[in-house]
Amino acid sequence: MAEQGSSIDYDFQAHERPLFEAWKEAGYFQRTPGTPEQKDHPYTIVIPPPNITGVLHMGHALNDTIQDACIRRARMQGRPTRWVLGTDHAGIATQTKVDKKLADQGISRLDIGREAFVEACYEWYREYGATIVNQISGMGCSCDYANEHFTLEPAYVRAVRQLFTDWYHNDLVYRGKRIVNWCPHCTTAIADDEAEYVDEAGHLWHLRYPLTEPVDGLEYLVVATTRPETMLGDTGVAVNPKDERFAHLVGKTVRLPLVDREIPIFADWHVDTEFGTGCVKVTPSHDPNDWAMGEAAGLPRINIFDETAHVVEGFGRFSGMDRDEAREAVVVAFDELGLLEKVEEHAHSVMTCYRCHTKLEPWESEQWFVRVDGLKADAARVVEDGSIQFHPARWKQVYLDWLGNLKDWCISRQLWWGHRIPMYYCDSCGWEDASVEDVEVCPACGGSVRQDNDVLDTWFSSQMWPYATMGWAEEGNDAPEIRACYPTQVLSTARDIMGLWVARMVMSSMYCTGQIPFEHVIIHPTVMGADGKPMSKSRGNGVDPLVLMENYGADGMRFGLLLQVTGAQDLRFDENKLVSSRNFANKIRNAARFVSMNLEGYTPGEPMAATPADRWIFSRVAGLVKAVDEAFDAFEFGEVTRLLYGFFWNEFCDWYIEFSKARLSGSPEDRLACQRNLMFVLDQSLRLLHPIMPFVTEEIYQELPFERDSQLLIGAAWPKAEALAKYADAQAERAIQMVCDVVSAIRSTRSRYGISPKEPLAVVVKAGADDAELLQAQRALIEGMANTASLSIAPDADKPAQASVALVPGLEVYVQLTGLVDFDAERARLRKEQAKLAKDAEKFRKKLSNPGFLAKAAQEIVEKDTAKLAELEEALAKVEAQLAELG
RNA sequence: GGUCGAUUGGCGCAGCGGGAGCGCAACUGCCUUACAAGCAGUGGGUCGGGGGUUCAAAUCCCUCAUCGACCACCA
Repeated sequence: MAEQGSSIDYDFQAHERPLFEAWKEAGYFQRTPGTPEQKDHPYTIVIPPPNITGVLHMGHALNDTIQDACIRRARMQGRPTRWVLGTDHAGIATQTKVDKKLADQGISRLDIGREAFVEACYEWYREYGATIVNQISGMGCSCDYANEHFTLEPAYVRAVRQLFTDWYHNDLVYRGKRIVNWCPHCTTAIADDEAEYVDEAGHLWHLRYPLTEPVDGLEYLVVATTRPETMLGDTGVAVNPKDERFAHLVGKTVRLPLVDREIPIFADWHVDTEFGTGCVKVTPSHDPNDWAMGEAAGLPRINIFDETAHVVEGFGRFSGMDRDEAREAVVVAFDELGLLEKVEEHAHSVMTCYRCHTKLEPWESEQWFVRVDGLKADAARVVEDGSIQFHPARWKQVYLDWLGNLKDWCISRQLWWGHRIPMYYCDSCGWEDASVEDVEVCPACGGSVRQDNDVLDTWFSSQMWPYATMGWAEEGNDAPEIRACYPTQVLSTARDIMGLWVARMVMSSMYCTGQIPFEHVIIHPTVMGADGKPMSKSRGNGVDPLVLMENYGADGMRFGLLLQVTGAQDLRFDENKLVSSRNFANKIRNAARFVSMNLEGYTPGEPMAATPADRWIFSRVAGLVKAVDEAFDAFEFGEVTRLLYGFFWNEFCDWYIEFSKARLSGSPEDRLACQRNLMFVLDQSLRLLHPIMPFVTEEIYQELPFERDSQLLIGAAWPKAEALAKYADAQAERAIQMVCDVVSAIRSTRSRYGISPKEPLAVVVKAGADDAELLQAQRALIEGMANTASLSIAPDADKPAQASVALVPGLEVYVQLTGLVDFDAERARLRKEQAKLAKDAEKFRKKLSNPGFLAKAAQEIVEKDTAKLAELEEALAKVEAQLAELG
């Protein structure tokens, strides 16, 4: 290989970029044709479209690695694959960014008007929309870059209008006056599940509300509130119907201070008798609970705030104040009137805008809603019956619970950037309708019409992502790609948008296509900082994937991330794993270099199981492929990476390559067999590793003379477990296991006595007849790996004088150490071993003398444990004999 | 308040009914020409506490504790 693999300043990008271009040129990113046998099993993934405001973060890095691993394996399995790429216009997020950008130039969106602002947003999209896509390509993701989508592209807009119009005509969307979460900064409604709760150390103010007529000498009621300013809009006071303290007051009225309004005292079950004073001031226009109580009690609604949360006209000196000023003024006024009973500290949580973190105001306004009752049954059914499967499976319940609690969805946003609601109104005759096409004149009276000013919640368009990117807008369910490749196979995402996005995709897909949108939902762990807390700028525990790729290569980052994927909900980011992974990539590079340096005289051909070592490694490969397939099919990515790492490093490199060194300078026939076998195992390994480490594996594939079924590894066939099953060989595994054990025992002895590996040692191995025969055949391996001066293996071997003894299962290894043995150290070591063996043997003896165990345990377990005990007792006897000999 | 997770060697995590594993860190010795981003070797845990089921529990059940996520409520 050309590169010096050990270079500390390895330039990953320089190696990765050309490979990416080669894949792209070769057309692997578009839907691949698939092999004949797999042609009917297309494999499609739609990428969760990143926001155009974003740069690649750790969540994307992990998520996109998972998807690429899936799609690359499927591609290698010969399935027609496509990974649909695109970005999301991200309504409120982008509008906020563009607002800020304009503000920095001293421009207000209100000055330039809607059209110019939307144009500024598109400009933003053109400028920033590409950056994250570039970053995804830098990770090596094999998305369909030639068919990139955008949630505001013309066809997508049409799809969204189609769905809104259908739902409107089927009474699944409606307009209503409701209390919604309003962001006074963004001046828009926010969906319930977009709100973020933040804990706040607030106060509980106890206010006296004078009774209109004193009752039994009682002059006033005390209400407790965290939001005294809203008292301006109070239209009632509620008590619990079972609360005897106030039962006699129900039906009476209080005279609301400051605004001098007479309001009723009524009973409602919402009221908690334990909390505060048991009396609740009711402000239907500014609290969702109060709204519900007001509805039930028929209370009037008084809206005291404008859209920026300033007190509206009609409230005297309070008018024009913002909510914080109003709060202070109201409290002062109560105090001055002697109506402020007390103020308590009170921790509570407040809803904030997930974009700008301004406190949200429950505010009454006219909005559009989706009637979810008609949609959620199908969405629940397809998960209940297993048509859609979650991984890990426990997320199924989370999904179903979310659906179960679902309330009507507020979809209108008072923004400019987004899908404008396709509702048209005629002010002259009152006609109104939803329409896919623009409407210019009123079909009823011929007058002019206007379109609704609001845009749709971003999730309204995101929910259509799987099919709106496949031609649904143009041809509906007859679109060729939908007919051939829908539903998709895998959706991989983070748990926090399970309801927001995943459930809604299912609902809308069931409605629009009559099909599920995907078969498998992978909920990957959330990437937390090294401190276990969510990554954030303020906490300073964030990590930038772009920097990680520079330091560890895309392969190192990908492998290192997948190593950390388990069934847990979080993943505490451990950069050490990336170090290991980068080192692993280097190990692969070096192993390949070793093979390539020893290819002189190599001719291609089938692998040749010439020796037990060959049969052993083939048997291990067969087992590996099976295990990797199982882990992949279960989406257990941590397991996949661990299997590959362990096999390649600890079996292939540590043993097989070492075994092969002597053989490569042996007979020409065996040298050739060894070369072919090295190439075979390396080839299989590269294929298995490619979905996770696409770059190193492809690079090596290009540099070595593999017998290729595809010019590029990206298109090579995935190893087939069934075809490899013929290599399973228990006897070879046993033989090589013994070789490894004996070699390790000798090395251990060396190390213990500080004997250099260069010093040849005389070794005697005592083994049972069968094992002795197996080992005898492999003596060359032991001699080569352990540097023996002499090696004798026999069932009746005698222990040489002055030798150290090492026990390995079934064998005794004597290393002759004339003049070197420290008998005290040897005794100490043997005593320690004796104690351990005695303890273990005792455990098994106890187990095997338990009648219950013998009667009830599976026969094979009893047999296994019996053999184990015999082995332990034998070893113990040997150790004790050694000790006796040492005196 | 409800639901779901987590608790295993110094750190990060696997294992999830039959003798406690991995990576990193630590310690010892090696520049053995594939690899010092490496090689060889060593030490280190009664699997959060308590109870139960079972012949057998890190693994299943109950309970407590601590940490965390989500949902609901917070006048």
